[in-house]
Amino acid sequence: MAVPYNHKAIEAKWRVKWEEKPVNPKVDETGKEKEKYYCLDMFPYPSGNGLHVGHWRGYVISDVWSRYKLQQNYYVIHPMGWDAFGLPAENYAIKMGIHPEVSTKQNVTNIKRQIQDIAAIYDWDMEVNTTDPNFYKWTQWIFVQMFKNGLAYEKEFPINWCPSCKTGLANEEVVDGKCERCGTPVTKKNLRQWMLRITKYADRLLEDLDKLDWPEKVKKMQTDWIGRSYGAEVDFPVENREEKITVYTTRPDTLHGATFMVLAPEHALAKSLATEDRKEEVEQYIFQASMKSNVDRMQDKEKTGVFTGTYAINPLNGAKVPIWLSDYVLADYGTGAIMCVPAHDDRDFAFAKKFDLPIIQVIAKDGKEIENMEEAYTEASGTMINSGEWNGMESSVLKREAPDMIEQKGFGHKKVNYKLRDWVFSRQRYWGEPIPIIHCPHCGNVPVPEDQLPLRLPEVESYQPTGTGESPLAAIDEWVNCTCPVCGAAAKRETNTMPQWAGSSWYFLRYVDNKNNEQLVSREKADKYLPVDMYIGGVEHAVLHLLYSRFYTKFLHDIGVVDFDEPFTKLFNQGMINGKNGIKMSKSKGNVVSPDDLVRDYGCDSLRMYELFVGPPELDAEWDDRGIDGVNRFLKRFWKLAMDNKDRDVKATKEMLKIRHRLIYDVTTRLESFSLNTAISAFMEYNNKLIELDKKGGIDKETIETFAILLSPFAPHIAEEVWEQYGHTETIFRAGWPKHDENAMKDDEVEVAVQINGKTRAVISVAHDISKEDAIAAGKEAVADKLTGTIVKEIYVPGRIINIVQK
RNA sequence: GCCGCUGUGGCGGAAUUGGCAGACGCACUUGACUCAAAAUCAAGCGGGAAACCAUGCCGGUUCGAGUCCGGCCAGCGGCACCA
Repeated sequence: MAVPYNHKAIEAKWRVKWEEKPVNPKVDETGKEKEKYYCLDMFPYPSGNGLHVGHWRGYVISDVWSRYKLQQNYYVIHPMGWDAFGLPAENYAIKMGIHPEVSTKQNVTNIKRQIQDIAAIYDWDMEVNTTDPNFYKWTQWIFVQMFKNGLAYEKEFPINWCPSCKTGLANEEVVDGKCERCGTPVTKKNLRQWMLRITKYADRLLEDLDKLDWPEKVKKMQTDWIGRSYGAEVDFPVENREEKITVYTTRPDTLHGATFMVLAPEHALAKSLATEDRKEEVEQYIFQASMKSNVDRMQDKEKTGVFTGTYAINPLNGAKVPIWLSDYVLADYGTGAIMCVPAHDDRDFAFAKKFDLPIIQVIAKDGKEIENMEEAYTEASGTMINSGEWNGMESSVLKREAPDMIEQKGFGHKKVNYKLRDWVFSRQRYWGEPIPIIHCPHCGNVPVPEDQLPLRLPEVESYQPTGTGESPLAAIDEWVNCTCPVCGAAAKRETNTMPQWAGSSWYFLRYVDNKNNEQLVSREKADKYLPVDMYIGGVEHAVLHLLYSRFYTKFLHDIGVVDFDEPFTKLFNQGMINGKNGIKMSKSKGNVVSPDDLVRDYGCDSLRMYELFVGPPELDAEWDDRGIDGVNRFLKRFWKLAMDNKDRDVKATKEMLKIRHRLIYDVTTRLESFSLNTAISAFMEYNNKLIELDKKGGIDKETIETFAILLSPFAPHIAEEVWEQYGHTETIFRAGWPKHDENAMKDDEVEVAVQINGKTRAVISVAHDISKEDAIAAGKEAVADKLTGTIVKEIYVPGRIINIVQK
């Protein structure tokens, strides 16, 4: 009687052996360096809650892929690190009353243990941690380079502010008007900020999406986020005044239909445009608007506004248009002022209706003027009407040509605008990289000299956020006060820190040269090992981390650090694992499933298999513990089959070869299409078939060995053990990925369904290479008693169906 | 409001891309083994007595539709006054 499957013993044994002798060498047996494949997981932030089975799944997916590449004889770069600066780590530390440095270390230890339970082929020599001074030295170095290149600048303006986290936020960190981290509604706060000029890269960030093998969904989200639009800026003179008001429009074709103009309440001219009699009302409106939060502003569907009493002149036709103020116009997009064409814009239409402003249709709908307009006609198609010299033109053509025509007439010009805003980069928090800038009264902003980096985060007694708009660092006089590196005068350090994204925007470059003290990454290593071939993580960072990383990489490319300008060639988004009824796993809901117990009870191999078997890797899945029994039973049965045949000498039959090669084919094609759940069903299906065959006298060794090799990326321990039991002294991960033999896969006889008028009436077995005529003849014979009408058509799809159409 | 994704047994999900719908697994039922249970093994498992009916709903194309086309409905996700 063979020894039963003992996952504990097998897995313990191979963890030690693999640690002693890693299975992923850089050079092959001829001593030649292997081709690289860089497969990366989005690194975790070490939260105190540890990992749940959902996090685990992402790492399993990437390890299966890595081990598959390893079997294809690549040198696989598969590192892991810690995104340990930032709000989550700091908030946890504050909650627990432990210094973030201490709690971060504890959390890293715990999560590292959990990750090691996955038995992935991570190279821990490459580990990075964003809070390590030897790492953040380079985070700061990049900031200094950006400063020197004019991409980092200071600006004071009303930024998004989270009253709970007590810090400013980037646009990307505000979701539905709420803080991305804690869900508190975001307010505005006027603060001096460090900004990164990501908008300078807007066009490249947009256009280079074409080169990426990324999910269309993510590309779309980035495209929408960048939000490029083409239009024109048009100057409207103000009646009886010197000033002009410039508006931005994407619909210059409708210029004749502009019946009023609206300025954002924050517009520079807003106050001064008010006539004497309207002054009080206007000032009150501006004040009220300034008190409204983002959320209020977004949720107010009813339009509000106030007339300034002043008129502008439509430069095209000289018409007098009233100037209004309304908070539906955004101050920080375009020019903060718009021309309003109520006939052809929903928002302008609503405003015109509310305040009884004139509506002039300038594009004919279905060839005519609409009589009682009940909604705006927003299509750019139709003939221009009521448009003077533009009458009779096609709107879509005019839309394209109008900017040039306006430019020639001299009252405006073509203009491209973006929704993307510059990146608010400073945080009023303790747990982040100090921004390496010194404010000198004589020299202005001076970067910390590069040989003085890293600028270490000082020890501090109180690291709680102050809420005043200053970081806790501002309270440490001996740190703040310094001398200017240029003139030696007394100066002060910048006390804001960087956002969590600073380290994660470039960490993937550092793994391959993580001990380099001279450079961020050596050019030689960068050229050899970068960029990332396959990047695996959740979709939640589609416009955060993934956009920032692309921006950083493009910048580092431009200053010659690396020779590529996109960090992640291929991206895979794994779905989330939810608890029962699709409820997101969270500690507060009490539905978190930890992998720890499952590893203990069923083993790493079983959990790995089950993480994949729950469903397609790109879709969300509901976790149900019970299902793990299924994969565990499969592993037990395969183990028994392998052990029962270990000492037999069975010759491979045609049937065994067929199963062997079909398994190779199925598993390989399913891996290639990332259908990991069905790859596992293939293992189960063919295992069941082999067990049936086994009852008739055993299975040949090579079929079992091939099975083990194919299984090795999924369940590495059992595969390795079977391999050793079958007499191999070298690791299974040197075996090479098997190739299928088309001929061996073929059936002699195939089952073909015989249909009459598309309904199956019989199933017959025919030779796989039977001719169409013979097949149809055989089919007719099988359903002869049902062939009562006139046959009008006969169809034969080889190996599938025969369809006889009768009337 | 706009854009995207998803709808298949009690459940998770398959379906070679237009060719026998429900692979593989969970749960369940029955049987064997056991004093008994667990484990394991064996059989069954969409509905219907059957003809047949079944892939969210209604139409269409086709010899043939879960798959393609048109129109709806529901759920999830993204964006949300970006002029």
